[in-house]
Amino acid sequence: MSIASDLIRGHTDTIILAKLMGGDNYGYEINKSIQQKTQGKYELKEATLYTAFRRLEQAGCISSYWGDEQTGARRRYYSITQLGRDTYNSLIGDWRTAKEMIEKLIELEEK
Amino acid sequence: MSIASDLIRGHTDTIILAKLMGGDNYGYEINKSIQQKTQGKYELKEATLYTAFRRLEQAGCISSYWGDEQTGARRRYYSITQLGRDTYNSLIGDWRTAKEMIEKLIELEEK
DNA sequence: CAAATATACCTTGACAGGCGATGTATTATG
DNA sequence: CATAATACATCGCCTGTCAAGGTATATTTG
Repeated sequence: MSIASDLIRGHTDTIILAKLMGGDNYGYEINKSIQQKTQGKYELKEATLYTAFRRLEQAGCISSYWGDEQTGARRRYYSITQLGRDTYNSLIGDWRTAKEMIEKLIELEEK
Repeated sequence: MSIASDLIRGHTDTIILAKLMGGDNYGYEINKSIQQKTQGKYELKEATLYTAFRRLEQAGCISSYWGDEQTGARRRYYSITQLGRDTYNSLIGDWRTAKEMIEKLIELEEK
């Protein structure tokens, strides 16, 4: 893998919520769009993705329903809830804080 | 805890290596300086810190020696190796890549 | 038309890193 | 002299990631 997934760890939920802020969507599509956006440098592994869906649904951040496709494989669509939106905003704040902190901590300091 | 530790996960090694790039140092001091730099918003827990030292030493990124304090508690000093320096540079690169990717993935996109 | 590929979902079990809890020993301080 | 600070260390739990495996349908291709 090109980039250590530990660096992304903890952002999975935020990534999913961000995607759902733009409208209902289903797992396979979400994953594909992530790969596209990062030019294949990163992808959520399926197991990770579906684990995250369970986690987020249990937490009340998203809800799900089956699509009524007439053709092709069935799709489970996810919808972000109000709690999900609030959580997203909060996670974005966390990211900004963490980013600054990390930057401060890993850059070389001139004495 | 103020910030989810998963956001920091994967940066522990980089933070330690960064600190040691500035010269030999010992665990307690390193931890204190992290707390100071982040105004207490973040601290490496001791267990995390010492686990990381073991990991980094095993990987050949750092080496250690006991200080010869005449007074006070004994200190185990850590020194960064050439491999450690290379690793640090590589990790910094990873961070920049990851940062961009995360930014791209968690921001709201306007359609 | 059979085989391969793409779409789409899901679960299990192993693994690794973070960390709470707990322990040791020494020195400084009120 | 008790408490806090300095300084190190380990054990076992928890959580998130993911390789591996599975299901089912639709489309493409040789």
